[in-house]
Amino acid sequence: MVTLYDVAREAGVSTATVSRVIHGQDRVRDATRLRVNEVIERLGYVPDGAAQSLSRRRKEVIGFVCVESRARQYEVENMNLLYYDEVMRGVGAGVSDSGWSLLITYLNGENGQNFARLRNLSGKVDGMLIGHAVVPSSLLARLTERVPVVVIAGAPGETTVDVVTADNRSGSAALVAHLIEVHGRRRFYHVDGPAHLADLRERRLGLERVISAHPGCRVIGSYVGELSVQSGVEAGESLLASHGTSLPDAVVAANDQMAIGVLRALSEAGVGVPDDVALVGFDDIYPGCLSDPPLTTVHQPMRRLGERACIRLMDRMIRPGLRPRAEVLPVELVLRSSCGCPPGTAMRLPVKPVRGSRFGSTKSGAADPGKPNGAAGSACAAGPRRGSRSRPTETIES
Amino acid sequence: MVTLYDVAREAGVSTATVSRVIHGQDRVRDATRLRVNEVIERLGYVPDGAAQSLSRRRKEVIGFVCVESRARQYEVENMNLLYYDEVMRGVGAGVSDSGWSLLITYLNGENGQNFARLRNLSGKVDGMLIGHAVVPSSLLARLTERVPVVVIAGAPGETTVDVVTADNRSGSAALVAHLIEVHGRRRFYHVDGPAHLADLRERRLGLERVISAHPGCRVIGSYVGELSVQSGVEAGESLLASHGTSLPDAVVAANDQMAIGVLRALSEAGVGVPDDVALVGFDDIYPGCLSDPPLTTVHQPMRRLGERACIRLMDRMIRPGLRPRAEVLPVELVLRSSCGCPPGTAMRLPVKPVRGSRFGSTKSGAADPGKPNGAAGSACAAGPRRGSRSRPTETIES
DNA sequence: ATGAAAGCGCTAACAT
DNA sequence: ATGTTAGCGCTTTCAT
Repeated sequence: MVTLYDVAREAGVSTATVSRVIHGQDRVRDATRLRVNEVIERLGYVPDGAAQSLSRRRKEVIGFVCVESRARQYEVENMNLLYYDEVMRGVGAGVSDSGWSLLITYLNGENGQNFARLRNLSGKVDGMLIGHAVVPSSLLARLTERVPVVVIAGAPGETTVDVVTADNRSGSAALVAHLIEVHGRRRFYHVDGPAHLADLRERRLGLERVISAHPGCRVIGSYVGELSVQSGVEAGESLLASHGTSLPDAVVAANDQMAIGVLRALSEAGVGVPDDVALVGFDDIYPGCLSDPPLTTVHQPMRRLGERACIRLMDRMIRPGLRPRAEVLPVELVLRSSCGCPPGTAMRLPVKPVRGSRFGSTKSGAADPGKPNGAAGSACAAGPRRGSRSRPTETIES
Repeated sequence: MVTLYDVAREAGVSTATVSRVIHGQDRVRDATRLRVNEVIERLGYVPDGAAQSLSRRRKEVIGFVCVESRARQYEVENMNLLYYDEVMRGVGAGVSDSGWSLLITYLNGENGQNFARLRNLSGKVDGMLIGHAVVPSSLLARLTERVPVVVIAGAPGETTVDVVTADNRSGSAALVAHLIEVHGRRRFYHVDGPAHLADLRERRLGLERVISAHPGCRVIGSYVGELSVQSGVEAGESLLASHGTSLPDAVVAANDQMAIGVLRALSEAGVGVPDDVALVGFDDIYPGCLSDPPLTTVHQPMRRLGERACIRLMDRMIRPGLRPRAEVLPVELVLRSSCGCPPGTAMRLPVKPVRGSRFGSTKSGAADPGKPNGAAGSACAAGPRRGSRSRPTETIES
């Protein structure tokens, strides 16, 4: 292996000088610089990362922890795992802009060795990015003692750790407001997921707030599923069983998989979507744009989530003193036709944050929670009304 | 930061002893071990990765190089980028089994700094995994001088570097044999891609071999596209223009995107698939299973590709003497209905390697290239004939 | 503008 | 069974 010493000797200078040349520092005579560079090139010298890290007391590596999935590729159920890949791309972009590296660790769900692995990881990185719920918060706390940690897609209320997440609450609110204000829906059925999940809690809150702000609107029933297509089917069946005689006019599902399941159950029973019942999901998984009717849903900026998380982590590494903040990124309303918009509709509308959906964030656009997204609400039916400034929309599917 | 010295001092032993305890080595009295472990726990000591790497002269990190994609998520055109994520999962699994880590680098296509970045990366890892065509082979060669490199999905003929790739040739052969033997197709139209891509070369070869082994079958025309849906549409239009009066009875596309494009063009023109013209793709991207008719294609074992590449790399790092080999992994024929199989067909059949498709691999099943996949060929129509041992098939889409 | 030298935290001979 | 110590390859003061 060619070392700095080899280069120094060969070029007839000291290691300090070689180091200076490598890092493009000043105080090196041009002639010297040239000579050193020539030797570096000739010898094919590449600095040893470990030695650099040790000497600088900084590894310039950040760790990214994901959940391992042995699931079959493209299983609808696991579509949202794909989001991790997207988040990772964002992180990758953020990281490499600064010349740092990204160290990946896949954790397998149940494993008791996970903490040992994370602990160990903490000795190899300067900071870590962890997906929400990937690591129990008890372990999180212990990790935080060692290295800065930023949680991605966690609960915005978290106080002990930095969080970068999407505005689930406003997304959900926008969806419901759209159903009410544009499509005149009043009687809602809520297909919810496990109670403890932070993002679902936000979505639930968004739904409830908008409903209660609209007199005459109400939730006539709900079902707690497990986020799978199958459990969506069951939700649909349960809905038909208990409300078959007086159907709701809209179903709001906690995620796209369940919405797809509901759609199946309703179609099976001959209930028309959106004519009899409007239906919306959440997440914007790929199959949603291919269902019949295509699914109206909310899209989270996964890539930006990764980028921001990365920037936040860097920031924290520079200033460890900062107290933990949550950063809530805006989502997009994805209008297709399951909500009642005309067939062929395909637009994305930025969702403005409703009050209370952002924590610690500065310029929150704080709209009235009752009418969370006037622009988005109106855009579909017949173009923007009242000259509202809905931004130009774009088509999604290619 | 808590160091080994802190632990040693606190426990009243030498650093060597602490190191022994950490690595679970023998020759430590139980009492000592206990005491040291207690101190480690109490102080929250975690070994510094950089120092370990430097001292051991081994980083226990392998680098994975992918292409950066700024493309919109879920753009059909970029669906195969998703495969990288899948390969990466495989690599992740392989790597963590051995306690090593995975360092990711995203490269952006055109960038001239890429070599500098890779070179630099080589100072941080013990070996690298690179996707085929991600790095020009001139650079590859220079990289190989520094660290062991394994190329994923490259050309099996490569001589200077290890390659782990999928059996494109046999996959293509199986596809064509299926069209001929099961569906009686004779007149083929070939929608090819750029000539220089190694995997496409293999696919072309598979096609040609099977055709020429079947008297009466021939390629009546071809089109060289660029692997995009759009270029598939153009291929379809070109096909209609030049062969509109006497259509081929099968179209073989170099990838799924182009097959989807062809499907669009043909549908547009009122040509029925598969009744008028059978159509097959390659890659098994997700939208293929949702097209109408669903697309018959070939699936590559991306995850295993990653796992094997990883194992191969480890192997090479242990024994640098080995001369480069190619490892060709078997693919699966994915039968849906665009080939002429009945609507609702959804099965995957292992593809046995045809002669010449494997290089340096040991037990190649070397079937007659003329009838590359008897079992697969017959399975669709009415189940296996002649008691052939086609393995049990499974349904794909959930 | 350049050099000398003291670490960075750990491992692994080698010694006891 | 345990301790001593010489590196690993680089960065970075502090001299010159």
